[in-house]
Amino acid sequence: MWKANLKNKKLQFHRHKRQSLFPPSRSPIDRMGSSTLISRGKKVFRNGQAGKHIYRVESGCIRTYANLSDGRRHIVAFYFPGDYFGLEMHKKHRISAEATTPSSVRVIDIKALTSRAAIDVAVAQYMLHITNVELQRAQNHSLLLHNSSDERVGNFLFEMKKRNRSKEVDLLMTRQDIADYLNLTHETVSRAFARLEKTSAISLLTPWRIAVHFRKPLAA
Amino acid sequence: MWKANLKNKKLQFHRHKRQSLFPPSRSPIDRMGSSTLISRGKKVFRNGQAGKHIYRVESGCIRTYANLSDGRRHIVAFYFPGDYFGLEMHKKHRISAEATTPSSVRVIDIKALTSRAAIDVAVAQYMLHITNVELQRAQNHSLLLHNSSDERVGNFLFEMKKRNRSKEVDLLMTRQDIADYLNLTHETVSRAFARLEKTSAISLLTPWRIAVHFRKPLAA
DNA sequence: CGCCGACTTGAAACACCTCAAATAGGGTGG
DNA sequence: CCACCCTATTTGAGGTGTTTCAAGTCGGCG
Repeated sequence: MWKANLKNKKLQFHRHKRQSLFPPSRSPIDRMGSSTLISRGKKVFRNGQAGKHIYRVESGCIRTYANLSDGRRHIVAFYFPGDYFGLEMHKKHRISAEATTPSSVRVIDIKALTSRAAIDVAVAQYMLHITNVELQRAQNHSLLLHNSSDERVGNFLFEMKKRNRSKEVDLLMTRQDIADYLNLTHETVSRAFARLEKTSAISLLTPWRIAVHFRKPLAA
Repeated sequence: MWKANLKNKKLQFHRHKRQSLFPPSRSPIDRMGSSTLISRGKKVFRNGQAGKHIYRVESGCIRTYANLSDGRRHIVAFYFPGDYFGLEMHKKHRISAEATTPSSVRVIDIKALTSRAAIDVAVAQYMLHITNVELQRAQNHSLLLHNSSDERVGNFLFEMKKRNRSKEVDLLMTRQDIADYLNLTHETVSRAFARLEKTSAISLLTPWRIAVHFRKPLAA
């Protein structure tokens, strides 16, 4: 049935050329730094290089993650256009950042930022604001991990939907990425998609284009 | 064997009268607000009352938690003397805070704090700092949830040990509290204690006084 | 002294993982 | 443009860790 959809040119799309359509919103530090293009799978920063910059997504999708000693990978967060990331790097957190899809990222020097914050209250308040947003995101992530596999996947998709303001979601990451974010295996994620579709909670237009039908977080 | 210890008056203690011994460290907002006593199980704040204050533990232990619709409880964090909490309340997070043991808490008005931050850079920086600390805490919590039950419990105890700077830890919370924090059942937590003791990773001097023998986080 | 809450331990059930195999599309080189 | 390979996804069968249900112990407190 997916093949059938592909024959319809309007539904066809290229897996790794998708980009989010939503323009980043204004901020007091909107124009600081300079932007770079990152191709799929390439690193924005790595373990060691801590705390010299913060980053802002202009287009695409960035994942931050930690590699565990047993080979597993823990995805800390996904970032989309307008989101700031790299805030937690001040400490030695062994976190790296990569593009899940071709992306554009603005790199902002921390030193320049803090010196501006020292003289401009609006900048200081804005830094506090984006850190608070990140805190909310982290707490939501913990909450997500307390549910069943179906609820984790469903609520993850719901979150994606909210960020898109659209009923349909273009997933910019793989099942494995989602699995590493939700602490599941990619097989379990795939099965959760199947079960959610069976109960009409979602529709898989293609494996990466999902219609999310529910309007409230699942259960919990 | 626990009974034997109880006969030794020096080891005896009362479950709900313990307090952490470590004095809070200095901060630019050390003396703001006024302090209140909270007895065991009593609320510091509730769901609805959002964003008017932040709080600082002076003694005891505070848990913040969310009640899920299916009756489960998710503990977001434990706070000890010197820790600030309630930072995430600006948004509508359905979180409450209770004392796990008799505690003393300093209540600070957010309005007063932000107006001081607007004129005093040190205060603004300090607010950013404590929010960042909270962000680290939240990310560590997510990381914790990606491990096996033994690793979750072991690393939880390790964290308690680090905060105490002492090899022995007085747990100020119940097994159920720990379970709700680690997304396990209290039975699983209890069994994890038993397994960790069997492998000599810890010793249960009493059910609430634990000697933690390892010096690095477990596995992962 | 006896109840109640917290902890522990056992046995069976279940959710998710592991291992395995099949399908399909995207990208590459001829 | 086609053949091929590689990656991503899906689905199945069996194994494992955690949960669930149940019972029993211990200490604190009225």
